[in-house]
Amino acid sequence: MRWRDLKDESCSMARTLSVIGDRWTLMILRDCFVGLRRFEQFEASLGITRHVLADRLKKLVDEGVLKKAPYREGPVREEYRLTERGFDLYPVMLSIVQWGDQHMADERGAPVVRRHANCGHIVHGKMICADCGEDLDPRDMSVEIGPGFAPAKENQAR
Amino acid sequence: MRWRDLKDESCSMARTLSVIGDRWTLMILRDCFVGLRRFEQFEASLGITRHVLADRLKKLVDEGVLKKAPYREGPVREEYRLTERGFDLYPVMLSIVQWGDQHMADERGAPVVRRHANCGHIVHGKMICADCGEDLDPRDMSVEIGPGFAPAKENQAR
DNA sequence: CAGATAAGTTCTAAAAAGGAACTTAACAAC
DNA sequence: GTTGTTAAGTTCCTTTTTAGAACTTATCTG
Repeated sequence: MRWRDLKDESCSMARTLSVIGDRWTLMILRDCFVGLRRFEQFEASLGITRHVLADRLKKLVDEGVLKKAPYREGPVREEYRLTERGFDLYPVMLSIVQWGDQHMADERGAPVVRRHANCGHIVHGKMICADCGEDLDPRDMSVEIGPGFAPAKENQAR
Repeated sequence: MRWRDLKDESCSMARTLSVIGDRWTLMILRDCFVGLRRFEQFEASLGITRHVLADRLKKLVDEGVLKKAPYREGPVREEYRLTERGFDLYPVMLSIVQWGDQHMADERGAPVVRRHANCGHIVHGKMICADCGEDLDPRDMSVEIGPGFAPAKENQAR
């Protein structure tokens, strides 16, 4: 299967990865969440090639994750800002960062931490079931076909 | 910057992505969470080339996310199973899937759902602050240097 | 008018991925 | 005891993507 065909899979994982599952895309989004907005800021921060950066930014704009906004007249300069759809990726970011803090940090601890304005504590996000409030363990889940399931191809055709 | 250098960045996001930030790796892990374990199962499920699959499985084993276990004597057949480190990626999976359910599904809804054994409900995971219990909003976070921060290169050298 | 800036684009070489066939090692069936 | 099958890879060759560096375009600054 080609990568671009993932968008058409009957799987939200595959569909999401068709948007953000790229080597550099999540790194660009990390920078967006830290407040970077301009082409050259991303370039300097990531050491990505300009070519790939331009391509990924375009894709993120096409997918509605970022939006372009001119910040200067004259020689039009655009900046890239997260849309609501982009902000909704925060749990993805945070869970990735937390896995890294837990499993990839040295004995000194996390390289970067986030402080929560509400409680003043260093943030430890945790995933709970919105219904019962329990911590989620993959071993407690059973997978079922959902309402939007399409049985491989047939239903576009006829 | 080359992709493989991400492991050395002082950022948990970059470090984690050096393990799972590959086009196919998260798709392989999705299959692991659904219970697939063998080379040919992954191949059939993903339509990935055998070459890339072999490479990604090896990397995941090297990183301690999967472990190989022989399931037959004679012609040794190995299967790949999640380690604890692998199971810890569940929040990452779930948050990615939920973004897809929310933003990439058609009007009929999610293609696949998960039921929670504890409460019997369809699972809607949510990220809360482990300290104050509030929902996490990126706009309530401030980023700070953590204990494991390394100021770009110098501290390996001397 | 000579830079400097910002955001790209173009070009070539190197690396990675796709696709199909080949390998290995044991068992099973004829 | 040759033929076939299964599982997990490798090999080989082609097509796509990336890396890296230079070039372009359209202003603003001194």
